[in-house]
Amino acid sequence: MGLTKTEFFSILQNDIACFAKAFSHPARVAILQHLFKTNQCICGDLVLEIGLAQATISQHLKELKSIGLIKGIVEGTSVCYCVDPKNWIKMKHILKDFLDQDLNPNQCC
Amino acid sequence: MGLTKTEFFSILQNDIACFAKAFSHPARVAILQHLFKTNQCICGDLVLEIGLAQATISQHLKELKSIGLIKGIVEGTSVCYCVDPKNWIKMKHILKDFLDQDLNPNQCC
DNA sequence: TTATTTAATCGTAATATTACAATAAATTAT
DNA sequence: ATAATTTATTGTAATATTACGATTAAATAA
Repeated sequence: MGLTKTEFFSILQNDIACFAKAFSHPARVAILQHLFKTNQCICGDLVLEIGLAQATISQHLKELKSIGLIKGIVEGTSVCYCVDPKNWIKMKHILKDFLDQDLNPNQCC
Repeated sequence: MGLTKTEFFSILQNDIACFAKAFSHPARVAILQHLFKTNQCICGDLVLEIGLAQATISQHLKELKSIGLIKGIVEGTSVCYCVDPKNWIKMKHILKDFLDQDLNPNQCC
């Protein structure tokens, strides 16, 4: 018990849930917003900007990276992160289709 | 430790995360998709459709309801659920603004 | 070489989530 | 009144998430 039964659902349903999970925490929302605003930044910038511990920010970055929404390259002693445009656009289309589902006017309540 | 530091973030950042969390599980995605397709349904329909236990579906419905994305009224022995159009549209606008952030062409990697 | 800087990883504690059996509650049907 | 139907709730186990201190790793600077 306690683990999601992924096999009960379609690939699309799992993809939608997976992308939504990526920004279901305000720290990851803040990281993505900051990356959009500044185009790129290093982990330390986000630690100062957000105020969580370095280990915590690093952990959130790892999650965003593993889903593919951001990428990073080593530059000297630091790592430069930015949004992965290709995957961001892919996510955008999948989530927009989900959000744009038609609302039937005759509701039960 | 272990609990999200909500106070570190703006209302908008928390709202975005909160809405994303609502459909960050494939069962809740499936419930919402089914509601859009059929306009309305009862808990038992979703149990048959999705295959999770009744208590589990009821729990997911409760979450969606508490966020405001669905509403339900008692009809006899069953409860009829449907999407709350007002809140769905509110969520749609907030999430679309987030998804539509401009991608700067010169990336670091 | 020896600091210094920066980020990742490890270990761990607290909390949250997911799932389900069992039961309760509420309504309808007999 | 009793049974049947349907959903919510309770209790609980398994797993996941969030957060951070401490440490490690890797590159640069002195």
